[in-house]
Amino acid sequence: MTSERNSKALKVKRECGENVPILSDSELMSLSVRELNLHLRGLSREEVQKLKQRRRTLKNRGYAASCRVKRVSQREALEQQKKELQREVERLGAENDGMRRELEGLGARLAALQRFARGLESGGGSILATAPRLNTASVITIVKSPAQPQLHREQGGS
Amino acid sequence: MTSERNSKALKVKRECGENVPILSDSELMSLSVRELNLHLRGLSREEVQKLKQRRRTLKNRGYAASCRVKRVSQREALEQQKKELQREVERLGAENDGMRRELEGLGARLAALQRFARGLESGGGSILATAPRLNTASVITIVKSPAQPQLHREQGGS
DNA sequence: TTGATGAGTAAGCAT
DNA sequence: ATGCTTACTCATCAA
Repeated sequence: MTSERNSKALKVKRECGENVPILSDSELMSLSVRELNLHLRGLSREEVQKLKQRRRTLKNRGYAASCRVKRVSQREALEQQKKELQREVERLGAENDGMRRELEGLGARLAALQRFARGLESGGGSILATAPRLNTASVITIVKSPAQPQLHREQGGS
Repeated sequence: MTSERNSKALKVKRECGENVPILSDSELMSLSVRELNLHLRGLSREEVQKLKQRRRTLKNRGYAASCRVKRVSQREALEQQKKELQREVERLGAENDGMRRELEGLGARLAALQRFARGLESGGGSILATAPRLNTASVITIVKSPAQPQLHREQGGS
């Protein structure tokens, strides 16, 4: 039926019974129009039309192929980008967890400082009388904490 | 050429010159084999083969269509997932920046405490004599800082 | 005219 | 036999 002039990239080759095409598929496909015309000398109108149509078909075959290749590479590019984003999410998540832990640690340290501050406040004792209860490497410091108005005390004039 | 039995979804309809197909395309396509056989009674081998081939072709048409639909929806799914991951990256990045700023703030507070601690250490003065130099809402606290061995001082027994 | 793409067809693979 | 996928062809649109 449709297989009179097929060459489906499988069962190739022309019948070649009457007319010798002179031009192979790849030749016909890659020739410029000018070059093609040189090969068209002394051919009937019909022959010329047939040859031009074959040329168009061959080119279409190539267009279809590159269309498929493009489709595949676009899909692969998308998948690649997705993988990279997943890695990025993972990296940021880990960094996030690390910082969250750091914040917890610092928060605990500051909380301890504030407990001590409240102790000082109520007891009013010397710092050396209270500090020794902490076991090691204690740092006694002072911090500006404008976010804690409940701790206001007239201990600093300013 | 190829257009003897085409129906390319554009120029539809059968020639219907000699044989009435009895079965429409959609009928032929959706019938089960058993049901199909009932309609095949009293047809020549050739007629049967032609009918079966038409059935196969119609089904192939449907398969090709669903293949394309699937391809498109998979691409859209990928793009959707990519967008979600991009949003996630943005969210995590913002959260990250926020925490980084929090860490800087807490770090500054602790650094101030440590400067004060060093002042206490060298001056040895009462805390009330030193603290007033900070302007507002000051919190006097103590913190265990095992990571700062250079501040060791025998102020805490234990 | 050239290139790209949607849809239909047949071939081939897998179930 | 059925369903899916690929390669090819054609129609059609855009540049």
